[in-house]
Amino acid sequence: MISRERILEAAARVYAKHGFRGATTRLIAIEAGVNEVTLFRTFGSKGALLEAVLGPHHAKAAPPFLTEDPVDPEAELLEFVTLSLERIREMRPMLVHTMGELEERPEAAEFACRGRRVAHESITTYLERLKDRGLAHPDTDVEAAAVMLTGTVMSDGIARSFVPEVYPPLDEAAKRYVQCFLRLIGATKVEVPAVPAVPAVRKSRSRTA
Amino acid sequence: MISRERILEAAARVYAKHGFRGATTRLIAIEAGVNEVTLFRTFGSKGALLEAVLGPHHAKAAPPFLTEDPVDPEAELLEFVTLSLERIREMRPMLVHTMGELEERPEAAEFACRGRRVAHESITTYLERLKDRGLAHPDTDVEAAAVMLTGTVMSDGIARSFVPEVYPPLDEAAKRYVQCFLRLIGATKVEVPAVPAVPAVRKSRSRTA
DNA sequence: ACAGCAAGCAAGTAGGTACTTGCATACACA
DNA sequence: TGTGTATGCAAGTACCTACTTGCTTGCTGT
Repeated sequence: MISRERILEAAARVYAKHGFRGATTRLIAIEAGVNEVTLFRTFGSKGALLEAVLGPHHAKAAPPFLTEDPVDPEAELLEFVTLSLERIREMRPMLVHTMGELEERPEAAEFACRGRRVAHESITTYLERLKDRGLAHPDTDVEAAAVMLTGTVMSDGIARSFVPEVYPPLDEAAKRYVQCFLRLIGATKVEVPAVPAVPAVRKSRSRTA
Repeated sequence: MISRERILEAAARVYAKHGFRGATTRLIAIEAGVNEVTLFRTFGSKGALLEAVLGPHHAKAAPPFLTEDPVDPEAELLEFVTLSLERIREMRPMLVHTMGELEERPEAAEFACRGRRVAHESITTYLERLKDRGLAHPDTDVEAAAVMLTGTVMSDGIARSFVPEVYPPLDEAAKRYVQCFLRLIGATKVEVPAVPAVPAVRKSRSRTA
């Protein structure tokens, strides 16, 4: 049963490259360095194999944790966005194919959509908490704001590889999205321009820290 | 040459549903109510046919016009976002399949990416103008802001059909995204609370008008 | 030393795929 | 009336697809 693992990994690679239809058992077998028959003996059918491939990704699909006890929105959101970007980027090829083939293989919907749902829910409750604690502007449109953040992250993670020139450099992206988002929910600390010199310092700190 | 049109339309439908690999010449011929041979006689090959299908969409792919002479950001952005959402929603099935198959059919990259590039460019220059005219906060991160808007629109247009419950109702979405975006670029007019009664009215107008 | 089991190999089945060929039909225009 | 032109139909080619069968090899634990 050494082959099982190798087949699974190979199948994941091939599926990511070619999608369900394009991931032929022959290709997978070659990629795994294994006889095609072994593949059928181990998993029964191509469908079962690819289910076994997508299954474990359900767990990974869950987005990173967002505390329900927010104290430092900037830091917390930055971590959340950074990790989310990484995970989506990892899953991109599979995600894109699965989305395309969703109509024909609805059983993959769970894999394709769960992460999105969970991310939205956790960021929504997070924003509500921020509002409760006065860390976000009281009439922030939480739902729309949440969609704008997750949408941006999704768009970056998926489309950056196709049109890299429209996105901020990879190492700055998360920070800059978060800065924009903080403004959007009214959480920037720029609003106390008492002394003329001070705000500039505050501002630059809030954009880089 | 009546068939030509029917084949093209049928091919577009079948391709949108099944992608390149799944769009068999047989399916297309049946969908067009035409003999399969006619398809080859008219277009030569399956690849040529699908190129002829994606070609005309290049034009459509160009996002709606955004004035270079901004006067009313809220109205202008609302129109832009509304139209962009509509167009992406129309093109979603084709877009999703094309993105998935980009590695295998790089010739479709133009179709898949052009709209995104153009949208980003026009919204970027638009934002710069806003800043020039003092209609947006002077240290707005134009690039990141642009990505957040186009990313949100892209995400909505594509993923709403898969996970509708995370998005605002279709008829409110554009307006709410724009409101959020106006805050993000510091373009809301809520900042002049001179008389206690007035701001409430202003605020509600700026969120609904 | 032997049983059991994972795996390879060669071959085959039944169906699908893009694409071709040859011939028949029907309408259009001169 | 004839001639081109678009289309349909039946059949065929060469290849790919998922999946099966029967037999062989080699390693493992008892």
